[in-house]
Amino acid sequence: MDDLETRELRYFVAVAEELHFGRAAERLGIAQPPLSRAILQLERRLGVKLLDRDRRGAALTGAGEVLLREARTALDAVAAAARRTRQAADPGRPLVLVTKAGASHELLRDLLDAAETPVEVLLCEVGEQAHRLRDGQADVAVMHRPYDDLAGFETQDLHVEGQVAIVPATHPLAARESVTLAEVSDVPGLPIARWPRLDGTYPDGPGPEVRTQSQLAQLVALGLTLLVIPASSRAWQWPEHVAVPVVDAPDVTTVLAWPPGSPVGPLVRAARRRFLVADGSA
Amino acid sequence: MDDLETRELRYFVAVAEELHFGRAAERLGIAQPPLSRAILQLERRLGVKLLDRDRRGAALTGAGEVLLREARTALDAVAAAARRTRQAADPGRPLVLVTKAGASHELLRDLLDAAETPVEVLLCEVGEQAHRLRDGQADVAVMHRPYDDLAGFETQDLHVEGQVAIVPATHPLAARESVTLAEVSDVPGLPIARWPRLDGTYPDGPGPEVRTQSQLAQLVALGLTLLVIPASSRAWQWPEHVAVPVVDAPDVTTVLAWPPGSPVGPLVRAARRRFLVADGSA
DNA sequence: GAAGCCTAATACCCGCCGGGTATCAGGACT
DNA sequence: AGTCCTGATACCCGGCGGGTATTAGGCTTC
Repeated sequence: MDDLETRELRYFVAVAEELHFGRAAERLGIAQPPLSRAILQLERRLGVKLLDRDRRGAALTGAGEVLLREARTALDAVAAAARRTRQAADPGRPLVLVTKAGASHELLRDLLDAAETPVEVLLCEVGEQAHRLRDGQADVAVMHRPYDDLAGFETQDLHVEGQVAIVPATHPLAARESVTLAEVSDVPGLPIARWPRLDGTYPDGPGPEVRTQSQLAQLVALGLTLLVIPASSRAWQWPEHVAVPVVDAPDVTTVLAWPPGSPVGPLVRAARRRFLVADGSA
Repeated sequence: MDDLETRELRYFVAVAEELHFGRAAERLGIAQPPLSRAILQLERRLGVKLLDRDRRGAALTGAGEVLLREARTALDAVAAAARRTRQAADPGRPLVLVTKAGASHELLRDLLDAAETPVEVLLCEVGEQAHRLRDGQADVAVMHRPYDDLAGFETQDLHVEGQVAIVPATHPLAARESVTLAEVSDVPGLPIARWPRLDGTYPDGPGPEVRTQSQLAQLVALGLTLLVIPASSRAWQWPEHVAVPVVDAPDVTTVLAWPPGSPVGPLVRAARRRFLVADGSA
């Protein structure tokens, strides 16, 4: 069985994302007819119909959705192969650590201080870290269990903490010593914000849709949404808000995560020395 | 930066494995000059020297070793994309479960009985399961923590058990109620067998080298090696041998493992019903 | 040390295939 | 019916991947 070529996968991903051959071709920098031909050839080769062509464009079949997911990870793996190979030839290069905006500055500062190796910090949006690791743009990430997808990575726990709810100071809940998840999950007028899923769509619900930490910060400042976050995320605490511990929320573990083979040995050893021995010191 | 093509990766992997352009070309079914040209082009494109050419063939550089590892996983991902897409178009297809020869028959039998969906069982050698999962040849595997590499897979624990040492009935240790790891790790004349690493080389040590379960069975039967295995692996117990519990060996967890997105929902639910509620019933 | 070999690299040609433009086909709006 | 959108087809061309023949260099061998 002849293997697929990355070109075919790139073409298919473009069409599957645009759901429109013309736009996909434009994005790829080629003309529409060769793209149509390539996709048809891909379907013939797999023996599977990937797209339902329609007068108004195209729609993914079930098999097409599978291929879209698989092709993305495969293309990430190919891109990672190129990046990591180039980097392997450059031994003096600093480690690239990726983290999301809004993570604990203190912990990151401690980590960087403890590392003897040069570390370059790359900030990205929520949910992007795993992608940066998978395609080789970063060597290691600071992530949070159970929120982030850690599948496929080796990890080193750094810190465990409870979560607090951020509520307006004027709200009845603000006076409480602690609250439960059930109590904050359905507060009238203070719905929890909804984050996009991996495919870009939003789950149903009453809360506002947010894509970025800064959008969320805005909404919290306006008192339009309620937030359950790790206790150390003080970045969100304005004078108008109160943090109330959520007793039954799962603990959040801040972890260092890296793909197998990443040259993070020195950093991980430093992290172990710094955080394993005394993790209540921060 | 233009992406790599899978053809280039396949070519490089062949050369890196053979360390000889002529043999690699033969394996690939092409002539040697185009292969040389392709590798040179790959090196130019990456801007990295991958191989040290020598009068006697070729040797991998550091960057070459990185690319070999990365290319293998990338090619697995591409192959998986093709396989899983084809399978997605065939909804009636049975799940393919891969396990290593020598795993507990009872547990597997229970699992298959509990599953309502058709399941096809594929046996393979130790260390091969992860590969089969990664390149889409199988949907789900029965593996063992901490022995098997579970990175990148979702898992469902099935069973936890201690380990026993298998020793000749005539050996002094056979009379013991229990032993410790330290006691069995350095028994004169009864060294522990050595398994190959992922790259095919063997760690140093006094024990015999083994590649397959059957080779190991042979050695155990001859009384030439000592074995520490999960207590349920009765396949190894002949009359001439005695199983002695190893008190401080880490527990072995038999787990169901599958790559994200694998259509294993029904099987996993069946496994939960069967093993989570009463896991001491086997 | 010249001959012979074994390696990988180079030279050169050819045919295929991926890309281009022009055009067609068909359904949904005018 | 005409128009406009979609994707598919027809056809041509150039580049590149593949082939054979040969070169270049180093080790063995006598």
